[in-house]
Amino acid sequence: MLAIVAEVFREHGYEGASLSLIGEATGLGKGSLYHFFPGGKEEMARAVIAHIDGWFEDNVFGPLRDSTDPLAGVERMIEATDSYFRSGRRVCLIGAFALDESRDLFAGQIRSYFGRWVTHLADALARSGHRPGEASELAEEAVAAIQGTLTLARAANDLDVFSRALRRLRMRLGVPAKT
Amino acid sequence: MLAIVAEVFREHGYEGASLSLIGEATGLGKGSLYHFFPGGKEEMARAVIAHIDGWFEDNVFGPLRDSTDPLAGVERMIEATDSYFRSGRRVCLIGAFALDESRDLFAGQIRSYFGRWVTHLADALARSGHRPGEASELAEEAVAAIQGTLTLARAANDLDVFSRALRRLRMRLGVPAKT
DNA sequence: GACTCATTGTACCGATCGGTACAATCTGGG
DNA sequence: CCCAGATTGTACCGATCGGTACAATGAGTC
Repeated sequence: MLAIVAEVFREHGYEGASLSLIGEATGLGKGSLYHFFPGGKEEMARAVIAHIDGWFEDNVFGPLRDSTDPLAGVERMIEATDSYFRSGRRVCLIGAFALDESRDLFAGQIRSYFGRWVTHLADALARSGHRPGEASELAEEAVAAIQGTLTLARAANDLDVFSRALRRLRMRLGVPAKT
Repeated sequence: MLAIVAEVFREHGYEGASLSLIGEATGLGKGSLYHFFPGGKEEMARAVIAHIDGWFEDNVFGPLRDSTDPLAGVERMIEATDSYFRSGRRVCLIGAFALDESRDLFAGQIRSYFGRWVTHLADALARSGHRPGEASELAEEAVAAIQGTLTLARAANDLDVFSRALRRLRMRLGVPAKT
């Protein structure tokens, strides 16, 4: 349900995702939509962001934080990223929201999401032996690389762009290449 | 004029940039807007993309292509990028268009813009001594880094994110650090 | 001054926007 | 079976959307 709404926002952006599109995609009328989300479109978007945030908490930030082998956590992050973004076919909704005016509405959630991604990754890299400052920079570079690659992959309509980027990412972060 | 319209699209996205917003920003009524752009909003966006593309052709792709010292061309690209994106305060309109549904309308222009950026940078890097395959990968990585950093900088609302990324970029591409 | 043609403001169009109201319907607990 | 509360479809709201029509005005040109 939230996943379907997320897909509509992902495809059309916050402004472009009209209630009729959302209703059509979910099979729900406005009555139901406003029953579950009395706050309307903004509340839907907020719930969708929270849902995505939860997924990343479980599948990305968690492993980064909890893996005893920090590099194994990084590898799990990369695999989760690859599967979530469908090797570049999918776009990062939160990244897209960060770019346009909807940023102002969701600034807190957006900042928190990217902030935690970078700090958890930096922590893992520091535990894997990088100097703290270097770990921070590497983490920031890695998250930016993923976001930028999503843009590039969409622009070029080329799936290889994304897999190449993940390969470079493993190299830069010191994760053994996948066999 | 085109610059003002560009700013509206940049701030609000393609869907969010209404004709009334554009009219307000430019001081032009619908009469004038449709006089100059009979094709309406789509033609405006197309013209804006072409305008930006021209700016990059002159200030980024050109130096990359024509500088006798390829690394000097790369340095000019980095400086032009920093000034164009106002150190991360501004967002890449073409990158934003690549993410949402407006991508379909402008797919050709978007692909061409990013394609030329990557290939011209790859050429310069190859001329500066990198092996061709490595140069391609580096170029792709660099353009993605810039795009992703714009997202991250917007999300964090932190200017330092962008300057750090440019510093790393100089290092990765072998350009002497700015003094 | 008269003619031309580019430019502009304004009124208007049907469609759709996000949101509200509310009656009808479903559904499980007593 | 009945009732309360959750759920739903539908009609409707004012506002705004992108776009059109057109008359008024502007600025040269001869």
